[in-house]
Amino acid sequence: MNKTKLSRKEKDKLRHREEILEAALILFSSKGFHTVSMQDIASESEFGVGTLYNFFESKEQLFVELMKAGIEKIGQLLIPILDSNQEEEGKLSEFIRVHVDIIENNIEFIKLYISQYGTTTSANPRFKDISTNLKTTVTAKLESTIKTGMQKKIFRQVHPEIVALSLRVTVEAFSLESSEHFDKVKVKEGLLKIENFFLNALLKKETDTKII
Amino acid sequence: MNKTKLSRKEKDKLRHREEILEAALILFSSKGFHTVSMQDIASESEFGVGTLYNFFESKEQLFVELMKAGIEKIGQLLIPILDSNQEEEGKLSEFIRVHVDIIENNIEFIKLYISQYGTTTSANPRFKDISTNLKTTVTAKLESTIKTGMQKKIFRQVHPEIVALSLRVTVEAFSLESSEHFDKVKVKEGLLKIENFFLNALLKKETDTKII
DNA sequence: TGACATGTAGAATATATATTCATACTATGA
DNA sequence: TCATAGTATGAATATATATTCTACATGTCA
Repeated sequence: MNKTKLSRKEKDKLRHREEILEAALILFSSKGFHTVSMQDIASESEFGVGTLYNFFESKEQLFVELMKAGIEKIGQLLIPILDSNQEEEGKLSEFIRVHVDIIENNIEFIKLYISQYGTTTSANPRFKDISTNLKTTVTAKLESTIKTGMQKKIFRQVHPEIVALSLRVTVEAFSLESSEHFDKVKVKEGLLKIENFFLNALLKKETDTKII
Repeated sequence: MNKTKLSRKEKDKLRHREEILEAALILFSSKGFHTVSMQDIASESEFGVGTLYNFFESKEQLFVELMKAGIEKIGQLLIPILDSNQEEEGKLSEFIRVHVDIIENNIEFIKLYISQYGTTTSANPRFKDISTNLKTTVTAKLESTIKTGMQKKIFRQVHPEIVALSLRVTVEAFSLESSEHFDKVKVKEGLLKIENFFLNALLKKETDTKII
């Protein structure tokens, strides 16, 4: 339907929308949903308040868009890895390592995503679904990866649901921590250590992924 | 100075204070700081709004008291374990197991503590200190426990800071999950699985803490 | 009993801020 | 050059709610 068929006006409008979202992301991630006013977002994005309402029907809607976009982006990196065909060890390894890029490219969003979890979910059930969904999906896929690895006798006998939960939240916590003072080298190191710990815990043989 | 030297009035006042805190805890933990009004808390606790201000100088102050009290309570259970003299394996084991009681006795608070982390910290730096403090302390003590265990050759060579982080956030995530639909038996089981996973990952010999 | 202290109440106040809307701007094409 | 459509604007509106303050209730003690 639309192959590069965008008039300048249309492109402008789209860009403006992005600018507003970006400003909102920065503000929300550093000060939280309730502490940021539409006026703040308007100033930061250099539009009038009224203009914001030409793009988003409400403050809440704007926030939801932000969450959706970010989760979508991260999901598109994580899900394919866990759905891929490689062996289980490789999946987990790649799952962990890809977080370097995720963190690097989504610093602001990570702060928002993880830090706003509580507030928003409790304040408004609608948020909960969006937010919870990816976490649940990822945990489930991790769990089934681990199960398969166990069946193939690659992994030891563990409790897959626990290891899956643990792996997800560990990477999550590490990501949040890293997003506060991002340093690519340190993030890589840290993620390798996480990989090292979990794979050693899972694999039958001691696979010493070079302790740095 | 005061050994059971409390007049009825004083006891009443203290009880009223507790009642207000309890009402506030329930509301804050289910709806979040900004979504709960002083009017709500007044209604729930069956006092007038004005009365609340005789106990707490502001809504924020009330919230801080709540956090402080809860963190204090949990810290008093966790810290002594990590500071005790038993061997490292026992410390970690007890650290994990004690969470049955922690969860059981602090369901509402756990929701508040973990879920409100983001909002409150970003909205107000003052909250951050209170909230972050225990987490940091616990992680540090876990880390040093693991280090010691490594030096004593009880534990394998791991990256203590990673395992400490992972253990803390795993137990935390599990606690939050459990606080939503508390079932003592399941919580015990889950925590044993967590213990099992981490100790197997750490201990040189395979200590199979009876897989249930 | 009556006056005082202590605690309670909730209407009134002050303020913040999400949302609306009438107006103004700007590019386009006739 | 002018008319039009699509945008942008921000003052005005509506609403919510934290906080204050004066009046009220209740138990205490002289």
